Amino acid sequence: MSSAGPSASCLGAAPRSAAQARIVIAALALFAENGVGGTSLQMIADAIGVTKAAVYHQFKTKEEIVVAAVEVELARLVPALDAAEAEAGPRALDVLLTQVIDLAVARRRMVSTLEYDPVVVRLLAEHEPFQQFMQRLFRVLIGPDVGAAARVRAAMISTAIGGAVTHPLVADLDDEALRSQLVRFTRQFLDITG
Amino acid sequence: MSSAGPSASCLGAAPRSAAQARIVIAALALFAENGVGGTSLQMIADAIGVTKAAVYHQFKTKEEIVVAAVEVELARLVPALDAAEAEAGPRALDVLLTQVIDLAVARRRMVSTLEYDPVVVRLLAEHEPFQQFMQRLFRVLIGPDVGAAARVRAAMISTAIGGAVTHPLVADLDDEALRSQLVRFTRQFLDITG
DNA sequence: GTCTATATAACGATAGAC
DNA sequence: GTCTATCGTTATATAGAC
Repeated sequence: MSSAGPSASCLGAAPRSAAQARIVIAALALFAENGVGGTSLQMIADAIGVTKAAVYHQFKTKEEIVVAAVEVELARLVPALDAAEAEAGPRALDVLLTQVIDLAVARRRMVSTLEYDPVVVRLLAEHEPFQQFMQRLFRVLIGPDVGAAARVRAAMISTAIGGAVTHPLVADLDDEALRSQLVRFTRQFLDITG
Repeated sequence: MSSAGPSASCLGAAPRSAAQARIVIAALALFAENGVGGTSLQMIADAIGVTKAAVYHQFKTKEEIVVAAVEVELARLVPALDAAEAEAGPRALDVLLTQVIDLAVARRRMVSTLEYDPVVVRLLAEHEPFQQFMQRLFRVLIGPDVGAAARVRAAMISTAIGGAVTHPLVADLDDEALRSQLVRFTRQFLDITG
């Protein structure tokens, strides 16, 4: 029956202990600034005011922290994806994109880590649950079409959103200004009349 | 008179010794795979079959290698930028974009390092010559407009190109297929009739 | 231009006390 | 859940011979 709930989100995103949550939050901020490879466990421990050993008590390895951090951020997309899949037809894409843009703008500093960091990219490609989640995402984005044009278009729009929110050119824009422009240009690019 | 030549490229891009060139080439490939923070001098030395000390003889610090690598890759854009600046009016943008796309496709594995690696991003923001070069680039891309819309659009199109060429969705496409789709969607997005 | 050898520091990770 | 202390490894960087 409701063993997986209505979303079947593919992501664990289990509610974690307070200590684990603090580590993940601190790690994400440091990953965004220094990259995953440039962030040490010492830096994470210092950021939350504990020792390395305390961090290792919560996560056995550094990779586990990276996985947890990516899970937490990707889980934010689950409601948007659920809503889009509930909405069949051309409206589904518009529902997904406006919510994805909202999230990307609100979390702009974390986006580049999730989308472009080589360590995370490798993780997304190797970790089964992440793969399935990304497939769900791109199925809504591309639709049934699997041609070169549809895939290039999907790659462009997903990286355009992710890249634009972190771009120095728009660093001074407030969230609402950035959001409205992104929605407008994204709809134009995808020929969505709204 | 011609002290800077016709391009005034802002970039040194000085022809380097063969030993330095080999280091930079190996470093770029490793940066693309592991990120700058995840690449050690030992890895670079191993890749070209010498010891760390030999690498340090060519570059005093790791940062110097990163600067040289970024310089070499950005210098590839100089001819395209020169050509675009020579071509006034709306044709300038089309000239720049088609050449930038050619380069991005040909160098796809290096693009994410240059555009998204946090170490490189910081370098681009702090290093004066890089700043000036990027300003030149975005002047052609944006034009005289400095409004929010123009800047969001420029950020989207530059990251859409850079992100699309490295995206897993299009990893199986050959250079020519990827190139032609990118040119088509980019023109459509920018309302260039060609 | 490359090597061996080394200094010094930081890395990921673990053991055991509290 | 956090600590001190430590292991083994790797990091950046240097000195000096060839």
